[in-house]
Amino acid sequence: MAADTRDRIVFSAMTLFATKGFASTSIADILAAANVNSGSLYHFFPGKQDVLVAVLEAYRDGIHPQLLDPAWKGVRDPIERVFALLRHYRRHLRTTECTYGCPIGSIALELHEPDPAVRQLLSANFKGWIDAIEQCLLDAGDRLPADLDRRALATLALSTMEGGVMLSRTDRTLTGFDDAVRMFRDYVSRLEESVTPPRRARRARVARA
Amino acid sequence: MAADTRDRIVFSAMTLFATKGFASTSIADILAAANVNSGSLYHFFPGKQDVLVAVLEAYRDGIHPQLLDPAWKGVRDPIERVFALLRHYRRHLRTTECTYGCPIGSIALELHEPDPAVRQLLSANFKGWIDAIEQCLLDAGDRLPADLDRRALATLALSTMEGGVMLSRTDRTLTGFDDAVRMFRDYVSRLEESVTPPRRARRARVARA
DNA sequence: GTCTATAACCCGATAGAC
DNA sequence: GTCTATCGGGTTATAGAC
Repeated sequence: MAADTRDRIVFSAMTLFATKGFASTSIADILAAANVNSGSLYHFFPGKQDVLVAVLEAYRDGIHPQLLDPAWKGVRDPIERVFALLRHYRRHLRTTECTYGCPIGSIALELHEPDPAVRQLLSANFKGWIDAIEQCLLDAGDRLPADLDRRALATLALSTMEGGVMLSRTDRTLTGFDDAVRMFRDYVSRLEESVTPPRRARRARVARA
Repeated sequence: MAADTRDRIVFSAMTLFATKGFASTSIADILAAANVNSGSLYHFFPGKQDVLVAVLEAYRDGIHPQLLDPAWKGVRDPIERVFALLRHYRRHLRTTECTYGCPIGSIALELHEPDPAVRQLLSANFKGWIDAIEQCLLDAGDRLPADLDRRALATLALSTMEGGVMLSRTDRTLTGFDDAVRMFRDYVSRLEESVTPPRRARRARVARA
């Protein structure tokens, strides 16, 4: 089956790149994991680089179904969604004993001179993430200051996650991630409080509005 | 000269690892850059991995003379030092057209299963950075809330930088870095204001104290 | 300590039958 | 589209003279 084989290659490569990195994953690794022969892979892809392109396209196209929908399941409040997404990464770190973090970030820092297609796709992946969080912050409406740069705050959210993942992966402890996220949450709380000085049950009331 | 040769190897490797990454730098690259022969390198180092260890030790030992002292030249105010360090990374990005960021972060995310010595040194490098910023925040004394977790805030500073570098390197634009840092600065400003409501010339007076 | 030469291996990619 | 076999080149590391 043609489509199936291609998908198996992309999926196997996605997993391997996330686990071992791009350079450290050999074509032979991908072939073994996908149970495919060399000829088939090179039938679908001109080379290894193009497999990476397909993987990054899969991440980009899968951001809603694969990442956001699961992370936001049962979470409606837009600001809570921001932290639900961060919690999703935390869960990922925890279940892998702090070895896997964000695959896009890892590839972004691993490749120092990516070809244009790869770089653009990495960029598109980050953009999709920031767009989604920016939308949450826009949906938060007047719970946040009117003059707040919501895209910049979404960018800080991504930085918090990526930096936290970097630290936690290095230390094999959740401390770095948790510290960064806790401070980010404190910042967002202060932004909320700057609009509406804290009163009991305020959040619930606004959320219902 | 023995020491000289070893130093040349370490310095060349440091530059190459930062520029091309660890995996993409071959021993031959290091030999050419350091103007050294294979036999000399293997006289000093058992293997490539050990060169990386030496490079990471050099970064760790050089954090004050090589990184902080230059970044903090002429900056005394402890809180301004935090942002002076971030500005230092911005300058680095700008002068390399957003291609070089933090070498430690790049290596940390490139290596997925680093041997213990390497991982510990990466950890030590991050720790040195966070320690330095934490000390700034401690030196800020009562300009920041008494119950503020200053180490966690220093961790968020590192995350801001690393995440910002990741975005800027990917987009080849300073926007991501600037957005993240601007929001982080806003957070710190709000922390200061929460202690001392803003009055004109307040910062200058406190800085002089 | 430094030099040259090269071993031993693995990699990405290709060839060509089916 | 899939299979097997293999090429050509680059990699880390070693051997051994000086």
